[in-house]
Amino acid sequence: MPELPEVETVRRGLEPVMTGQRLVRVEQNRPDLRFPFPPRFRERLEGQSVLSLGRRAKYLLVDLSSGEVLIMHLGMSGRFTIIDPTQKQSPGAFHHDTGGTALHDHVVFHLESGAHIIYNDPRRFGFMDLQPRHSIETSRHFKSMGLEPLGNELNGDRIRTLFEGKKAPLKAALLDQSLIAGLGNIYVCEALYRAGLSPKRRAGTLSSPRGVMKEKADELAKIIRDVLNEAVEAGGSSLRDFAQTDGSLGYFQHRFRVYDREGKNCLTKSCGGVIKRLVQSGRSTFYCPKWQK
DNA sequence: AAGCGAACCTGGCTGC
DNA sequence: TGCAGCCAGGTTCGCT
Repeated sequence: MPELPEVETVRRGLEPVMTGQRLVRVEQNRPDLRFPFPPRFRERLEGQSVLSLGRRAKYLLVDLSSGEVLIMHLGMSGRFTIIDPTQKQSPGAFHHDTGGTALHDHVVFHLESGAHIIYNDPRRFGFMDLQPRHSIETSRHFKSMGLEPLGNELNGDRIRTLFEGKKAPLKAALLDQSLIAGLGNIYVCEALYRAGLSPKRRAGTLSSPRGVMKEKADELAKIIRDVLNEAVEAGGSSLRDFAQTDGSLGYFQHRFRVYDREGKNCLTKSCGGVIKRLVQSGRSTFYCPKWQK
Protein backbone atom coordinates (compact mmCIF):
# COMPACT_ATOMS: atom_id res chain seq x y z
CA MET A 1 0.00 0.00 0.00
CA PRO A 2 2.61 2.47 -0.98
CA GLU A 3 1.62 6.05 -0.45
CA LEU A 4 4.06 8.30 1.33
CA PRO A 5 3.50 6.87 4.85
CA GLU A 6 3.99 3.33 3.60
CA VAL A 7 7.17 4.27 1.75
CA GLU A 8 8.46 5.97 4.88
CA THR A 9 7.62 2.82 6.86
CA VAL A 10 9.56 0.75 4.35
CA ARG A 11 12.48 3.18 4.59
CA ARG A 12 12.55 2.84 8.36
CA GLY A 13 12.40 -0.93 8.09
CA LEU A 14 15.26 -1.15 5.61
CA GLU A 15 17.45 1.48 7.23
CA PRO A 16 18.92 -0.55 10.12
CA VAL A 17 19.45 -3.57 7.89
CA MET A 18 21.12 -1.79 4.98
CA THR A 19 22.98 1.19 6.41
CA GLY A 20 26.74 0.67 6.42
CA GLN A 21 26.38 -2.63 4.61
CA ARG A 22 28.16 -3.58 1.41
CA LEU A 23 26.07 -5.08 -1.38
CA VAL A 24 27.96 -8.29 -2.03
CA ARG A 25 25.64 -9.59 -4.74
CA VAL A 26 22.55 -8.42 -6.57
CA GLU A 27 20.13 -10.67 -8.42
CA GLN A 28 18.10 -9.14 -11.21
CA ASN A 29 15.55 -11.58 -12.57
CA ARG A 30 14.15 -9.65 -15.51
CA PRO A 31 15.25 -6.81 -17.80
CA ASP A 32 12.59 -4.35 -16.75
CA LEU A 33 9.88 -3.41 -14.30
CA ARG A 34 7.86 -0.45 -15.40
CA PHE A 35 10.98 0.81 -17.15
CA PRO A 36 14.13 -1.05 -18.15
CA PHE A 37 16.73 -1.29 -15.41
CA PRO A 38 19.60 1.14 -16.05
CA PRO A 39 22.63 -0.18 -17.98
CA ARG A 40 24.94 -2.46 -15.96
CA PHE A 41 22.57 -2.25 -13.02
CA ARG A 42 24.06 -5.15 -11.07
CA GLU A 43 27.64 -4.18 -11.76
CA ARG A 44 27.06 -0.64 -10.56
CA LEU A 45 25.59 -1.91 -7.28
CA GLU A 46 27.80 -4.86 -6.40
CA GLY A 47 30.67 -3.94 -4.10
CA GLN A 48 29.15 -0.61 -3.13
CA SER A 49 28.30 0.29 0.45
CA VAL A 50 25.04 1.85 1.58
CA LEU A 51 25.74 5.21 3.19
CA SER A 52 22.15 6.09 4.09
CA LEU A 53 18.51 5.62 3.13
CA GLY A 54 16.36 8.58 2.25
CA ARG A 55 12.93 9.28 0.86
CA ARG A 56 11.50 11.94 -1.42
CA ALA A 57 7.72 11.79 -1.83
CA LYS A 58 7.04 8.10 -2.68
CA TYR A 59 10.60 7.42 -3.83
CA LEU A 60 13.21 5.55 -1.80
CA LEU A 61 16.77 6.83 -2.18
CA VAL A 62 19.72 4.61 -1.35
CA ASP A 63 22.90 6.63 -1.12
CA LEU A 64 25.86 4.56 -2.33
CA SER A 65 29.60 4.81 -1.79
CA SER A 66 30.08 5.08 -5.56
CA GLY A 67 28.48 8.52 -5.56
CA GLU A 68 25.36 7.18 -7.22
CA VAL A 69 21.89 6.98 -5.71
CA LEU A 70 19.68 3.95 -6.16
CA ILE A 71 16.19 5.35 -6.78
CA MET A 72 13.34 2.94 -6.12
CA HIS A 73 9.62 3.34 -6.59
CA LEU A 74 7.16 0.70 -5.41
CA GLY A 75 4.38 1.47 -7.87
CA MET A 76 1.10 -0.11 -6.74
CA SER A 77 2.23 -3.53 -5.62
CA GLY A 78 5.93 -3.34 -4.83
CA ARG A 79 7.10 -4.85 -1.53
CA PHE A 80 10.36 -5.52 0.23
CA THR A 81 10.96 -8.55 2.41
CA ILE A 82 13.99 -8.78 4.66
CA ILE A 83 15.45 -12.21 5.20
CA ASP A 84 17.96 -12.12 8.02
CA PRO A 85 19.30 -15.54 9.03
CA THR A 86 20.76 -14.10 12.23
CA GLN A 87 17.30 -13.09 13.43
CA LYS A 88 14.84 -15.69 14.56
CA GLN A 89 11.83 -15.99 12.38
CA SER A 90 8.28 -16.75 13.35
CA PRO A 91 7.61 -20.35 12.36
CA GLY A 92 6.24 -20.88 8.89
CA ALA A 93 5.58 -17.22 8.49
CA PHE A 94 6.83 -16.80 5.03
CA HIS A 95 7.31 -18.69 1.82
CA HIS A 96 10.73 -17.15 1.31
CA ASP A 97 12.04 -19.16 4.26
CA THR A 98 12.65 -22.02 1.89
CA GLY A 99 15.28 -20.01 0.09
CA GLY A 100 13.54 -20.56 -3.22
CA THR A 101 12.67 -17.75 -5.60
CA ALA A 102 9.02 -16.87 -5.45
CA LEU A 103 6.97 -15.62 -8.36
CA HIS A 104 7.48 -11.87 -8.95
CA ASP A 105 10.68 -11.69 -6.91
CA HIS A 106 12.39 -9.37 -9.37
CA VAL A 107 15.44 -8.14 -7.45
CA VAL A 108 17.38 -9.52 -4.48
CA PHE A 109 20.04 -7.53 -2.64
CA HIS A 110 22.54 -9.68 -0.73
CA LEU A 111 24.34 -7.86 2.09
CA GLU A 112 27.67 -8.75 3.66
CA SER A 113 25.87 -9.35 6.96
CA GLY A 114 24.25 -12.39 5.38
CA ALA A 115 20.85 -10.75 5.21
CA HIS A 116 19.13 -10.31 1.91
CA ILE A 117 16.34 -8.09 0.77
CA ILE A 118 13.80 -9.21 -1.79
CA TYR A 119 11.86 -6.87 -4.03
CA ASN A 120 8.57 -8.43 -5.14
CA ASP A 121 6.15 -6.64 -7.44
CA PRO A 122 3.36 -8.55 -9.22
CA ARG A 123 2.07 -5.65 -11.28
CA ARG A 124 5.53 -4.25 -12.07
CA PHE A 125 4.47 -0.61 -11.85
CA GLY A 126 7.51 -0.01 -9.68
CA PHE A 127 10.96 0.77 -11.05
CA MET A 128 14.60 1.22 -10.08
CA ASP A 129 17.12 3.69 -11.42
CA LEU A 130 20.66 4.87 -10.71
CA GLN A 131 21.60 8.55 -10.85
CA PRO A 132 24.64 10.52 -9.69
CA ARG A 133 24.00 12.03 -6.27
CA HIS A 134 24.90 15.55 -7.40
CA SER A 135 22.28 15.63 -10.15
CA ILE A 136 19.43 13.86 -8.41
CA GLU A 137 17.26 16.95 -8.10
CA THR A 138 17.42 17.59 -11.82
CA SER A 139 16.97 13.94 -12.85
CA ARG A 140 13.82 13.06 -14.72
CA HIS A 141 11.94 11.74 -11.69
CA PHE A 142 12.49 14.81 -9.54
CA LYS A 143 12.86 17.82 -11.78
CA SER A 144 9.17 18.72 -11.81
CA MET A 145 8.26 17.28 -8.44
CA GLY A 146 6.17 19.33 -6.05
CA LEU A 147 6.82 20.13 -2.42
CA GLU A 148 7.28 17.58 0.32
CA PRO A 149 4.12 17.43 2.46
CA LEU A 150 5.93 16.37 5.65
CA GLY A 151 8.60 19.06 5.49
CA ASN A 152 8.24 22.63 6.63
CA GLU A 153 7.20 23.77 3.17
CA LEU A 154 3.54 22.83 3.33
CA ASN A 155 1.34 25.57 4.73
CA GLY A 156 -1.79 27.50 3.79
CA ASP A 157 0.08 30.12 1.82
CA ARG A 158 1.78 27.53 -0.36
CA ILE A 159 -1.53 25.82 -1.05
CA ARG A 160 -3.19 29.12 -1.94
CA THR A 161 -0.38 29.94 -4.36
CA LEU A 162 -0.26 26.49 -5.93
CA PHE A 163 -4.03 26.24 -6.41
CA GLU A 164 -4.61 29.81 -7.56
CA GLY A 165 -6.86 29.88 -10.60
CA LYS A 166 -7.04 26.09 -10.85
CA LYS A 167 -10.31 24.77 -12.24
CA ALA A 168 -9.47 21.14 -11.63
CA PRO A 169 -11.34 19.44 -8.79
CA LEU A 170 -9.62 19.72 -5.42
CA LYS A 171 -9.16 15.94 -5.39
CA ALA A 172 -7.22 16.05 -8.67
CA ALA A 173 -5.08 19.00 -7.55
CA LEU A 174 -4.07 17.20 -4.35
CA LEU A 175 -3.13 14.09 -6.33
CA ASP A 176 -1.01 16.15 -8.73
CA GLN A 177 2.56 15.23 -7.78
CA SER A 178 3.96 18.34 -9.46
CA LEU A 179 2.17 20.48 -6.85
CA ILE A 180 2.41 18.43 -3.65
CA ALA A 181 4.43 15.22 -3.96
CA GLY A 182 3.49 12.14 -1.95
CA LEU A 183 -0.24 12.23 -1.48
CA GLY A 184 -2.13 9.27 -2.92
CA ASN A 185 -5.72 8.30 -3.36
CA ILE A 186 -6.38 7.11 0.19
CA TYR A 187 -4.89 10.00 2.12
CA VAL A 188 -6.37 12.62 -0.19
CA CYS A 189 -9.81 11.16 0.55
CA GLU A 190 -9.05 11.09 4.27
CA ALA A 191 -7.69 14.64 4.36
CA LEU A 192 -10.61 16.10 2.41
CA TYR A 193 -13.02 14.32 4.68
CA ARG A 194 -11.40 15.63 7.85
CA ALA A 195 -11.32 19.13 6.37
CA GLY A 196 -15.00 18.96 5.41
CA LEU A 197 -14.10 19.90 1.85
CA SER A 198 -15.82 18.44 -1.20
CA PRO A 199 -13.49 16.58 -3.57
CA LYS A 200 -15.48 18.15 -6.43
CA ARG A 201 -14.86 21.75 -5.42
CA ARG A 202 -12.59 23.71 -7.77
CA ALA A 203 -9.07 23.79 -6.34
CA GLY A 204 -8.85 27.53 -7.02
CA THR A 205 -11.59 28.26 -4.47
CA LEU A 206 -9.07 27.58 -1.68
CA SER A 207 -7.16 30.67 -2.76
CA SER A 208 -9.89 33.12 -1.83
CA PRO A 209 -8.38 35.89 0.32
CA ARG A 210 -11.59 36.55 2.24
CA GLY A 211 -14.85 34.95 3.28
CA VAL A 212 -15.42 31.51 4.75
CA MET A 213 -12.61 30.00 2.64
CA LYS A 214 -9.98 32.36 3.98
CA GLU A 215 -8.63 29.97 6.60
CA LYS A 216 -9.44 26.72 4.81
CA ALA A 217 -6.06 26.32 3.11
CA ASP A 218 -4.30 26.66 6.48
CA GLU A 219 -6.61 24.08 7.97
CA LEU A 220 -6.14 21.68 5.05
CA ALA A 221 -2.34 21.98 5.24
CA LYS A 222 -2.39 21.01 8.90
CA ILE A 223 -4.80 18.15 8.30
CA ILE A 224 -2.65 16.74 5.50
CA ARG A 225 0.38 16.69 7.78
CA ASP A 226 -1.67 15.15 10.61
CA VAL A 227 -3.10 12.38 8.44
CA LEU A 228 0.30 11.47 7.03
CA ASN A 229 2.02 11.61 10.39
CA GLU A 230 -0.61 9.42 12.03
CA ALA A 231 -0.26 6.90 9.23
CA VAL A 232 3.52 6.87 9.54
CA GLU A 233 3.17 6.20 13.25
CA ALA A 234 0.65 3.44 12.65
CA GLY A 235 3.06 1.88 10.15
CA GLY A 236 5.89 2.25 12.58
CA SER A 237 3.98 0.27 15.14
CA SER A 238 3.94 -2.63 12.70
CA LEU A 239 7.65 -2.51 12.00
CA ARG A 240 8.23 -5.37 14.43
CA ASP A 241 6.65 -7.64 11.81
CA PHE A 242 8.45 -6.13 8.89
CA ALA A 243 10.94 -8.89 8.25
CA GLN A 244 8.55 -11.75 8.68
CA THR A 245 5.34 -10.69 7.05
CA ASP A 246 4.53 -10.23 3.43
CA GLY A 247 3.44 -6.68 4.09
CA SER A 248 -0.09 -7.32 2.91
CA LEU A 249 -1.69 -6.20 6.16
CA GLY A 250 -2.66 -2.57 5.88
CA TYR A 251 -1.21 -0.70 8.79
CA PHE A 252 -3.68 2.09 8.73
CA GLN A 253 -6.74 0.67 7.08
CA HIS A 254 -8.69 0.11 10.26
CA ARG A 255 -8.37 3.82 10.83
CA PHE A 256 -9.89 4.96 7.57
CA ARG A 257 -12.78 7.29 8.26
CA VAL A 258 -14.04 7.52 4.70
CA TYR A 259 -11.89 5.52 2.28
CA ASP A 260 -13.58 2.28 1.15
CA ARG A 261 -16.64 3.02 3.31
CA GLU A 262 -19.20 3.45 0.53
CA GLY A 263 -22.76 3.08 1.87
CA LYS A 264 -21.66 3.33 5.49
CA ASN A 265 -22.66 6.08 7.86
CA CYS A 266 -20.64 9.27 7.99
CA LEU A 267 -18.60 9.19 11.19
CA THR A 268 -18.81 12.92 11.76
CA LYS A 269 -20.83 13.47 14.89
CA SER A 270 -24.55 13.98 14.23
CA CYS A 271 -24.00 14.35 10.48
CA GLY A 272 -26.26 11.44 9.56
CA GLY A 273 -24.92 11.36 5.98
CA VAL A 274 -23.94 8.29 3.99
CA ILE A 275 -20.55 7.83 2.33
CA LYS A 276 -20.70 7.94 -1.46
CA ARG A 277 -18.24 6.74 -4.07
CA LEU A 278 -17.57 8.58 -7.27
CA VAL A 279 -14.90 8.34 -9.96
CA GLN A 280 -12.60 11.30 -10.57
CA SER A 281 -9.78 11.09 -13.08
CA GLY A 282 -10.26 7.36 -13.18
CA ARG A 283 -9.99 6.77 -9.45
CA SER A 284 -12.46 6.14 -6.68
CA THR A 285 -13.28 9.05 -4.43
CA PHE A 286 -15.07 8.38 -1.16
CA TYR A 287 -16.78 11.30 0.54
CA CYS A 288 -19.79 12.41 2.52
CA PRO A 289 -21.90 14.73 0.35
CA LYS A 290 -23.66 16.12 3.37
CA TRP A 291 -20.62 17.04 5.44
CA GLN A 292 -18.04 17.89 2.75
CA LYS A 293 -18.81 21.18 0.99
C1' DA B 1 -2.24 24.51 -21.60
C1' DA B 2 -4.86 22.47 -18.40
C1' DG B 3 -7.47 18.70 -17.60
C1' DC B 4 -9.13 14.30 -18.53
C1' DG B 5 -9.20 9.29 -19.83
C1' DA B 6 -6.46 5.37 -21.16
C1' DA B 7 -2.62 2.54 -20.66
C1' DC B 8 0.76 -0.11 -18.23
C1' DC B 9 0.23 -5.25 -15.36
C1' DT B 10 -1.38 -9.08 -12.16
C1' DG B 11 -4.35 -10.88 -8.71
C1' DG B 12 -8.27 -10.94 -5.69
C1' DC B 13 -13.00 -10.63 -5.05
C1' DT B 14 -18.02 -10.75 -6.53
C1' DG B 15 -21.74 -12.40 -8.83
C1' DC B 16 -23.88 -15.25 -12.24
C1' DT C 1 -16.73 -25.10 -9.82
C1' DG C 2 -15.80 -21.91 -13.52
C1' DC C 3 -15.50 -17.88 -15.60
C1' DA C 4 -16.40 -13.04 -16.73
C1' DG C 5 -16.17 -8.58 -15.00
C1' DC C 6 -14.64 -5.17 -11.97
C1' DC C 7 -11.45 -3.21 -8.86
C1' DA C 8 -6.79 -1.96 -6.61
C1' DG C 9 -1.85 1.99 -3.28
C1' DG C 10 0.86 5.20 -9.05
C1' DT C 11 2.65 7.40 -12.94
C1' DT C 12 2.92 8.65 -17.86
C1' DC C 13 1.19 9.42 -22.34
C1' DG C 14 -1.79 11.35 -25.69
C1' DC C 15 -5.94 13.63 -26.98
C1' DT C 16 -9.03 17.60 -26.57
